[in-house]
Amino acid sequence: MLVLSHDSQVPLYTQLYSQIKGAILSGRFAADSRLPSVRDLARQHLISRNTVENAYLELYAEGYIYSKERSGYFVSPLSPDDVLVSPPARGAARETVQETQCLFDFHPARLDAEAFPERIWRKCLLDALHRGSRDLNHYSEAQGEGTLRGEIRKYLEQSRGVVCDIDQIVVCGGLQHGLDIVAHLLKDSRPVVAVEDPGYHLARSVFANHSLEVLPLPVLDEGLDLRALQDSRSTVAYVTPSHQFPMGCVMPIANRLKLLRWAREGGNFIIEDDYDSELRYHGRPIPSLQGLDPDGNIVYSGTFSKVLSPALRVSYLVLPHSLLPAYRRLFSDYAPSVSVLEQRALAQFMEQGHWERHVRRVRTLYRKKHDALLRALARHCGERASVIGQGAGLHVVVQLHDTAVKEEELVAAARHSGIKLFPFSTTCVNRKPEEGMVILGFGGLSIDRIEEGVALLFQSQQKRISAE
Amino acid sequence: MLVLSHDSQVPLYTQLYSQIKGAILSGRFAADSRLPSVRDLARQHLISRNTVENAYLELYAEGYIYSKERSGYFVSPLSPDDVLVSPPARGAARETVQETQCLFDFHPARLDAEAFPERIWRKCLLDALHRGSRDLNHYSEAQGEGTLRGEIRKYLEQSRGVVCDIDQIVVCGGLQHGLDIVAHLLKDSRPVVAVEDPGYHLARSVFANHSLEVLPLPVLDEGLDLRALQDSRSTVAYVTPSHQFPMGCVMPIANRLKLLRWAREGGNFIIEDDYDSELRYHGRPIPSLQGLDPDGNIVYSGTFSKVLSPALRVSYLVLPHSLLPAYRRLFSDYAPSVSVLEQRALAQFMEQGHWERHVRRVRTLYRKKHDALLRALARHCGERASVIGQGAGLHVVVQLHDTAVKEEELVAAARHSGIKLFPFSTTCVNRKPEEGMVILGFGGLSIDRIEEGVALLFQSQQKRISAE
DNA sequence: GGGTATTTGTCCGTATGTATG
DNA sequence: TCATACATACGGACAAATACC
Repeated sequence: MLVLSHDSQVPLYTQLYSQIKGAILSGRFAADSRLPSVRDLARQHLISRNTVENAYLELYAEGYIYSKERSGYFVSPLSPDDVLVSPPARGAARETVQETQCLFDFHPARLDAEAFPERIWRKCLLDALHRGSRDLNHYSEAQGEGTLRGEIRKYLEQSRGVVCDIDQIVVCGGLQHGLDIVAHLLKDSRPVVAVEDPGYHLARSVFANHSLEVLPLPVLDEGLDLRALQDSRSTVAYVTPSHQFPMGCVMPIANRLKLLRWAREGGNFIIEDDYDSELRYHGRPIPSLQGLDPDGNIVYSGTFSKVLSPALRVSYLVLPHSLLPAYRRLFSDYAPSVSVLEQRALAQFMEQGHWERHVRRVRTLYRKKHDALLRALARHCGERASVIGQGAGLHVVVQLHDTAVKEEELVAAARHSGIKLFPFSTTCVNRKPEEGMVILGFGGLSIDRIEEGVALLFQSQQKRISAE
Repeated sequence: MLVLSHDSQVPLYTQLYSQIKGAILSGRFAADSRLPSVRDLARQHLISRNTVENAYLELYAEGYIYSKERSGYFVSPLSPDDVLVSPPARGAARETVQETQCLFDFHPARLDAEAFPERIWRKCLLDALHRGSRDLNHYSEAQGEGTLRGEIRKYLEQSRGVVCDIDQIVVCGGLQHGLDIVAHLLKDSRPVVAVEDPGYHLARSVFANHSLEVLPLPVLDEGLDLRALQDSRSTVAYVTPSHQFPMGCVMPIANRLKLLRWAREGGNFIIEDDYDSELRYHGRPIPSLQGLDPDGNIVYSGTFSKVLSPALRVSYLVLPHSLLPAYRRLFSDYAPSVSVLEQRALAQFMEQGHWERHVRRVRTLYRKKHDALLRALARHCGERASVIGQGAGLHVVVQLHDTAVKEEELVAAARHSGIKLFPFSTTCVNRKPEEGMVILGFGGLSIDRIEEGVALLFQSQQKRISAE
């Protein structure tokens, strides 16, 4: 019945335990039936009684058996229907993922591999670890470390014209996490969320995941179509006014004021996603919408992902005062979701001026790439396409004049030559995807690779076209 | 009676030895009276039997005690004249640190300030930073770094009996974030979520925040009342089977199987919150519910917050296969919310065996505190209260026999003496809060502080009572 | 039916190996 | 290397329950 191996690594009493457990679960030991007495089992297997007893005690602790003093151990009644048939032993993990290697990745969210300020970050991390390791034992401030929020507030005020105090700032683990929170705050009013079309697909997902009604509205040359917004039933507008994704336009001040008025008069909310405002390559950065109406119903969202590293998972919200009560009610006893260590490192990084310096450095770096991309585009398809949305961010949109090109084929062909394209249609909902729209992200490629990649892309496309 | 200091330089067995010797010499232990058995003393102080035995052997060697084989140790009869009157000099004087702000925080979520393995963690962090800084530029795997998930899988399989592959594991930023995800996955079915009452209030908040219908069900001696569950309309059950919060009971196997059956037959879901399974102070850790039915509808949730540091914000879910499609649909293009750097550091921490070692170390540490708390309780209110849910975790529940005590007053009075109590009623919903229930968390206090705090707490309470 | 021998859970002390620092 | 502590194994002593005469 029971088989014990004395040579096994697993202790005798554990072997006994698991075999008896198995017998009980599989029903071979009926409910309330007596188990062999401690002595019997010990004799039978030529082991100590205490060894058996240890096994029994373990089973007892987990409720498999019960004991009647001086009478015996008995199987706990497990209703037979409860008992599972097969206690399966699944094998080890499936080995996964062989990514086809792609040489030119034009995904708009790729960043420069060298740009991360490794040395300085290490120093900040170590300082944070050293200074604060005594403090790592309690759960910290729910909205994020005070020092970090202070630094964020200073930065936002100076560089983005955002007006707020630190109580309005919530540190969170990425844009999507921030939008999750916002969706929660707003959902009670059963909002209708107007989103840009084309627009940031991941933001749409968040709202949709929260079962909010999402209403895609067209994007004009000047950003979200405000006429359409006013005519709609929307109560919330998610916008990227400083640098529309993906089209790259800036919402002019007239539209901004109109948008603010829409919010104010209708009691509506604006979610301002300022995802890459640091990256403007000429002129001053566009001041934020929030700064125009600091007391309005505006949720401002920013991130460290683009400039510092997406691997850090730190972003932040600035909530309007009107949402603070709801925030406190819902989230006051949520723990923060960003590592305190990294929050402190980041606070120090900013406090010591590394952030400002790094922003400048990165801006120069990407401007060069941006320029290289434009040069390459001019050279390799200057006639056949026009560029939309240059001058900021980490990508541009290329509008091919030959509108007969199917996106799927384009992407597939590019893939074939080792080029990864992010399909424009991903950003669209209702708007029927214009044929010949191509998003080219340049953050992750070196200047040389940008040149090569563009050449390859339009060379192959040329071939494809001329083959027809 | 006997007091052991675990922080002391002097070995445990030596402390035992000298205290027993003192008791014998001073006549507090009568001649020929039996000493506590090796097992009893070991259990009582939660130390190994061998440690006690070493002390006894020393006493035996010096003739203070004799042993009757298989019967016990007994005090040697010493002629009274031989006994010295003055006990020997006490060791180094206790430093009487007069802390101005003497706050005793008995919150159950506090952890030891010194427990964080700073040096090793720094090394892992730096390695991760160094090796991976080239990789920090793109957004990483949505469910978490593969290496980390691999290590988690291995650990769960070995230590918790959880059966899964790494595709089922989702790394997230804390229990609440994990439950957020689960709530999303389940919400389409408009679930009714049964929760334990009393139970973990923060979990309830998450479900409520997602507008799920929350149904508090009573907790019996063996955990969630399954009869009530079956009679309810619930379609999801959130449970803490390995160590119910806050009552500390373990769900016996019969109930586990019944619960599994409830899920299987009704197509219902179980959320198994295994928040502190690492911290069991005697016997083996209770195997997980998930391992009993790996193909069932069980979401398993675990965390690194308790054992490593809550400041890290890393936890994980194991999703059942049935939820994977929904997860992919909703979250496949969410970025992960935990810093890639820390994920990698953690993966290395586990890979190199630091995690296992650290778990052991921490378990010992908290066991000592747990033991100290029980001793202090026995000394200061042994008659007036009984302890519930000891033997695991970071808190116990004290049931005061004087049930006329109002919780508010108790908490206020404690607060007045510099003691922070976490109100039991916080964990309750419908269940009318039993008067006289007190949750005492011992994680964040040193052994000395535990002793002082308990003394202070019950001293002040005594005064309060006698004043009436 | 009442005494008795046996069985049984439960307690006891003990020996050895091993992990840790 | 060595001290310390724990895990895993061991067999004996005892009293209550049980079976048997």
